[in-house]
Amino acid sequence: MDVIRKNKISIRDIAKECNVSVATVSRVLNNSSAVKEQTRLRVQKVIDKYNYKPNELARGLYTQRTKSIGVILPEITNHFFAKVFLEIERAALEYGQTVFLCNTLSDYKLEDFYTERLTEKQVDGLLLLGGRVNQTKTNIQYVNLLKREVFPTPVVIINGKLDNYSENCATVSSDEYEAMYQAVQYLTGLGHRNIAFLGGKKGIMSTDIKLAALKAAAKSYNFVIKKEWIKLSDYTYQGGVSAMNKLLAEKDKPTAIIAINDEAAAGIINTCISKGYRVPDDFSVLGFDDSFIAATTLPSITTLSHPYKKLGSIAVSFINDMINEKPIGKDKNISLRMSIVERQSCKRL
Amino acid sequence: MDVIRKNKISIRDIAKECNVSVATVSRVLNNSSAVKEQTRLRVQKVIDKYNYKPNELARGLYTQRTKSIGVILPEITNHFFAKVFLEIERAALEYGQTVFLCNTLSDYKLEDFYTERLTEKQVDGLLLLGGRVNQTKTNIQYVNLLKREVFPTPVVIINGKLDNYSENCATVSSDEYEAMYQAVQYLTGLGHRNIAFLGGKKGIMSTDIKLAALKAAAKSYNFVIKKEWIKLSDYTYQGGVSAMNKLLAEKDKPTAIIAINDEAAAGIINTCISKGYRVPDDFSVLGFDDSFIAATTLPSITTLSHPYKKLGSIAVSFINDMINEKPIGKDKNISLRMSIVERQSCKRL
DNA sequence: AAGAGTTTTGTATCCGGTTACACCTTTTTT
DNA sequence: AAAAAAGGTGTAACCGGATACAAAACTCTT
Repeated sequence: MDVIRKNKISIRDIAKECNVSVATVSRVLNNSSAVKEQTRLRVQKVIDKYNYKPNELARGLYTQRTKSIGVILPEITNHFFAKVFLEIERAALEYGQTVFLCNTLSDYKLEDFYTERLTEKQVDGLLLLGGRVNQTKTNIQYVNLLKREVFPTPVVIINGKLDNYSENCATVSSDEYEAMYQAVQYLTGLGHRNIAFLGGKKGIMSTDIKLAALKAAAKSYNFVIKKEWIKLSDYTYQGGVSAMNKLLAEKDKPTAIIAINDEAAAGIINTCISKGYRVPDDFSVLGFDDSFIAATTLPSITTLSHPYKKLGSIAVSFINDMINEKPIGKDKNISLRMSIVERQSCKRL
Repeated sequence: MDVIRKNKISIRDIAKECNVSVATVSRVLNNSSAVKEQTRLRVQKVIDKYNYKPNELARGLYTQRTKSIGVILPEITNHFFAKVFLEIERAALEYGQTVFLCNTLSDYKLEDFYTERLTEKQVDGLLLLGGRVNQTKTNIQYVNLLKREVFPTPVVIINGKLDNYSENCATVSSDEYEAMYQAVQYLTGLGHRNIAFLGGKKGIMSTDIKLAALKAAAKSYNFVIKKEWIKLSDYTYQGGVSAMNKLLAEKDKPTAIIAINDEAAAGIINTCISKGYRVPDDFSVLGFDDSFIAATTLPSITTLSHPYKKLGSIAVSFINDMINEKPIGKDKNISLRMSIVERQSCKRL
């Protein structure tokens, strides 16, 4: 079967109509070197007449720059990822880059697949968030593009880290460890010393970090986290519900609850209310992430917010430094402070 | 400044190492025509050895297919758009397509800008949702790519429509008019005849359609919608709050409330509860969209769900029909039925 | 073993841009 | 006014694939 060529108008057509060479048209398009004003105008006129836009494929083929970057994340329906993505796109726009979005649904095969796909599409860089890079102990296979010694595609990881080959990629993270300290400081400041931790999942980075930080903070503030007050489940609303139900089954009860994230916190709050407890009167509940849901529960959730804007803009600027082979140096692993957003779910004891 | 070429390994390198022509390597890559098994294996071996992946830019330049499609929408942080996007991507994957995501933040300039950008990037098709196409009366400028008589980029609009140039694009929509009929039938079935409508904004398609449908349905079911029970605001949680506050200021009160969407419904419910009313005992509240929030409020929201999966898969299949120049015929404007999801926010009178 | 038919492979061109380098003008310098 | 410098433009090669067409290498007849 013959390929049907949709010969759109090309630079050669423009050149012919202007009686100039393609080089001149190209110069006008890119403002790359001096063109006599008179010629410039003549060419521009024809460009406008046909509303001619250069083919970015052809351009990219020669320049080795596509001005496209790829973002790989688990699920864009998750509000956290959506917020980060929005900031990434906003930042990319400033660098003239457009972004591919790939959802892996936490399927490792899809992670690998998309990594390859985007590389074939010659993206200038790759941003990874969540997924395998959030697994504390997994040896990451899909980042074998980082192993390539020659001209690897620049990779930046947001809120995750790589144990192997990390020298080939930069990371930008929210400092969840420190954030947990803030959380504990805030709650102890309100008089709480009996604190539970609900939700999350062992082996996932943000859970492991938060738990470790919580234990360390407890030691600093001189109280203990009872084992039976730690109920892991997952990162969902339902996870919050089930963890809270387990907690309520204990005879000893805390006065404050730290949830792995806002979705779980919402589940926790609603479970309390359904069972006749009041929030924050009977339990103070603290969330993480500052998701959309945090502002829409009753009571609304006091939470630790990610520095979304910075997360996106720094990641994109890192990518561009790497693209332009500027050394990022030792600052290539940045940790950003999270900040508390006070709402209604926590109360002085 | 000299351009630095990152000469990655190319098809010519592979060909040389195998002592065959580039044509043969290309044939192996694409399984396009018979290659002697022995040769095939030899070539494949070298391909694997270098983990060689063909450059999609070069391929696309010749084939005039990028296997990329673009999605333009207002804001991915909006759960409705995120859900649709996820389905689009899933469907695109089956066609071997990867997708660019562009957020316009409802800025018309950005809509135009991205439309142009994506066209320059030679996307095989464009999917539009929300934004200007959701404005009932605006004359759409940015779809002037549809005006091109020769080889226009295929465009499919999801939940929107175009007044001009619509013959050049297909549409896939949720039938919100019929959905409102379902809503009214459901509420009247529960004995409600005093129904309010809160949220939304005049001039936006889904508001205008729903209002018109509500009035028509009221007529069919023989009741009237009081003017003072229609409080427009917007599509947000806060919009629900403010509309509900206005409604509560009226001395005459309805028994059921239809919200423009679930976010507004959440605001409405929380406002009721904050003011000492009970939902669904004092007010039944019905939402639209089946957003994430609908399952996480207390009470959870009974709502009309979009056919997300179909919305995405049909849109993508339309795009591909257009790409392959298959005539879509008169079915190119499809309207899909929404379905009610019963939760806890509505109750028999 | 020559000729016909089939299978496999190679050559050269194309896709649509960018740019090094050469060449031709024009302006400036002396 | 000639030489040097600067300015403007064109030619041709290149980026890395796909494929039409030609040619070579087989296989099968008779």
